[in-house]
Amino acid sequence: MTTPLNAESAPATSNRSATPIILDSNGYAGTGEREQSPLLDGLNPQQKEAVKYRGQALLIIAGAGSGKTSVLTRRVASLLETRDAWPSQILAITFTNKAAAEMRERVHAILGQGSDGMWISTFHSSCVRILRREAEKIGLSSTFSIYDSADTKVTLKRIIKGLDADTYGFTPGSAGAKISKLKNELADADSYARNANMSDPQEVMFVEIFRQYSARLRAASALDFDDLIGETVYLFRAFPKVAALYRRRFRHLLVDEYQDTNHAQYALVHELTRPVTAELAQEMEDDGVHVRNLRDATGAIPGASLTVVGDSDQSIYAFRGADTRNISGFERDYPGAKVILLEQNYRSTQNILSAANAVIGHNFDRTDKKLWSAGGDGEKIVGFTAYSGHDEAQFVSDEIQVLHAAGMAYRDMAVFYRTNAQTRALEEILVRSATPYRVVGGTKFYERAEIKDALAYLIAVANPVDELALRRILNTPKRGIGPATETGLSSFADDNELTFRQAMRNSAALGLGPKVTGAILKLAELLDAAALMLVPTSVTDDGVPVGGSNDGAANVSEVLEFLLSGSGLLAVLRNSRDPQDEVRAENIEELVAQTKDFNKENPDGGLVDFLTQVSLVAAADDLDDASGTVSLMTLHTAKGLEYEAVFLTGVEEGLLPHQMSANEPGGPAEERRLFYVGITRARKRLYLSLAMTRAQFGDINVAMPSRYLQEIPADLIDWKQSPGMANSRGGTQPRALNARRDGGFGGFGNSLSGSGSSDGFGGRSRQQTGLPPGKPKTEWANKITGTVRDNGSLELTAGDRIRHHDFGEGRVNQVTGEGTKRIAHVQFDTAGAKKLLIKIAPIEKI
DNA sequence: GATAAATAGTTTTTT
DNA sequence: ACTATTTATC
Repeated sequence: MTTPLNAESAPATSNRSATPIILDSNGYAGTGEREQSPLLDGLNPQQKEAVKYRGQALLIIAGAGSGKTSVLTRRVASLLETRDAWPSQILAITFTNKAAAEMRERVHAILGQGSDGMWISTFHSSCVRILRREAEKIGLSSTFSIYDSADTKVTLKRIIKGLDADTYGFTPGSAGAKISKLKNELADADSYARNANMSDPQEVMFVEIFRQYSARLRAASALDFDDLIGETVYLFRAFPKVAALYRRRFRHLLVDEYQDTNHAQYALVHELTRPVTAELAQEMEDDGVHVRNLRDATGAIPGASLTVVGDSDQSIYAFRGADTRNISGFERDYPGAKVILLEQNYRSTQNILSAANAVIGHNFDRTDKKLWSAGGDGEKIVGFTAYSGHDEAQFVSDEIQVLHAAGMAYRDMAVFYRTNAQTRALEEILVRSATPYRVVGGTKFYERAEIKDALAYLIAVANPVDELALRRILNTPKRGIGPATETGLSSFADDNELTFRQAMRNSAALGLGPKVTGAILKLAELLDAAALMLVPTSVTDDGVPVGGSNDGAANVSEVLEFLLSGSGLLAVLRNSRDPQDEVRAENIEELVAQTKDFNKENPDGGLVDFLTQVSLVAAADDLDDASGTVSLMTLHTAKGLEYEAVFLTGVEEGLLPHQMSANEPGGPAEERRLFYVGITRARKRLYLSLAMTRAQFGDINVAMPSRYLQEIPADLIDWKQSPGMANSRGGTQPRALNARRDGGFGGFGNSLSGSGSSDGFGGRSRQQTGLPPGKPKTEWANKITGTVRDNGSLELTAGDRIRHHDFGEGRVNQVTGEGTKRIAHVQFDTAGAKKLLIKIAPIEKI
């Protein structure tokens, strides 16, 4: 979000009168001019059609790498160029703010001036923008707070505690997930209660939690992420006249990543593209809203034209309520819709695409789509089976160095993984090898406690009724206000129908000690003083700020600095002896710097705009293309991005597909799509790696190769270290069916526990690192014996002597662990003390 | 009310 | 393994 929310006039008052949207009977308004437009240069016939088509509804099925962003951008530019739309009549919805910024930039680059007034933003940003304008209509303050999942969790925790609902098995997480799911279906506590089985005490309890949660948010004038969509839909349904203003304004709606829309988003799109009835249009005209040239023969305003772009094979957000039926049912929802299929891929080599096609082909119930490339086969996919997560990280790090030495920039490489927890091992190794990297997403800046503290001060100023923010800062920094005082204030507020903030001002009535009372009053005064700084000096008689900006009012950074010095938050961290507080102080200073940047970029932006921007940043938003670092991210974050070289790590059962997806209906299929998304991010080089063992919850688990690896034709993968024939339980099932069997590929053990590394389980042999990619396979084949390494039920006890393939002879001091995780603590005669996983270590009893 | 020690829960993905 | 939260003690 780079444009301030309040930077433009409301649609109702827009004075654009000429409204060049009208189509001829074919949906084309004179194609001659468009045919020659440079906008179509370099596009294939399908892409051209997607840019040129004019009609009510257009579905673009865009396979991965099929130039979808370019088509969407050019389509927007084309709408403007052919005068089918004014900029202000276009609403383009993207998945991330970064994608929105990119699109805005590209449209601007094509057209120069004239793209102002377009709304290009995410679902959530657009909804916030609408809701801030119309807040009073649905009983909200226009400065409403936006609760993130952590805020939701804290709120639910208090509710569950108050209800003793944990005895029914409710946790903030479980209740929150259920509430979110319901809100995505546009349900509320009441509508849920009507259909719930109220003879089930657990259901009764859940309804009560849901009710209280909704009530608390309302009292705090706060909305959670799901509310942003749901409340906008509610606004449009409950206030047809409000809806009509937006339907009148947005004549062209474009939605990217349509396969990942949930029901609430689907409903929102539907509300925005409905026609305005003749009666309502007449009413608008009578009210002085300019609608005449939009009205058709019956006097109604036809629904806006809708373009959606998506690919059901890349739907990976079902857990968040995404429903691919939105895309598969598009032609039913919008009769007469045009469907365009983009199958030519401009991103990846044919080898990568063939692998992707093979994998996704295993999903049934999909319309077959085959990506193809004119760019040649390219290099083979590289496979690698590591001994441990660390070993895998070492492989990734080594290969990154090889690629870099061969001339590839760090910024063109990315490492993907299924879970954020996998970053730890990768980071450790990358730091050690001095590889510049950056973790995209993960623990985000704005989620750090000290940043949330500082932001809570700002929120408390912007939205004084937000109890959550106030309670967060009540004793931060420490001012001697403990939990007893906090709950005392809270119930004092409830009993006297005051807001928490009012209770603070009246805290003298609580009969607390003079010290505590003084501290509370001082904080309340500080917040009041900060609020005064924001009151604009130049206002009209009826209190409306002149010029739509806070002329004369303090800007965000001034308010923040005032609050920081007034509260002592920064000073306390600076003077602390805890070394971590130094980092925290730096983070807060970084936040101050960000507010200054914000002031510069958004001269008209106010405190609320800043807080909104902060609330809605997505993981991929902080990706800096010019950073010159390797990017690390989850497969989910990777969607929509592309890199020269991609390392897809942790391709193991239990991780990809993830354990937790096994019970979910459609889980394995969604995990397969996730794998597919990861594969199709790669332009030239793709590395698939897995680890035989992986540390989790502090102990080591044996992992099997992912079932999805078997779905890739064997001749597409060049296994540098094959999963081979090693068995995990001494059986005869191959670990991966597509493993190369020629050339003597074999088990893990012998080849993997070469040099002994700091993890104590033996490290990977180094012989394959540092070699240029694409060396003949025989290099490895010769070094790996065909023996299968599996010690099965080898029994060892303290005192046994063993012989290790690399470390020589040693004595077992101790055996710990159970089953496949049994670990021998061995004192080697020459190699020192090692811990070995008995099952797979290259050892024998002597 | 603040510190230290013990314990529980965490890791699926995110706007 | 790590962190966050709760509990014991001063």
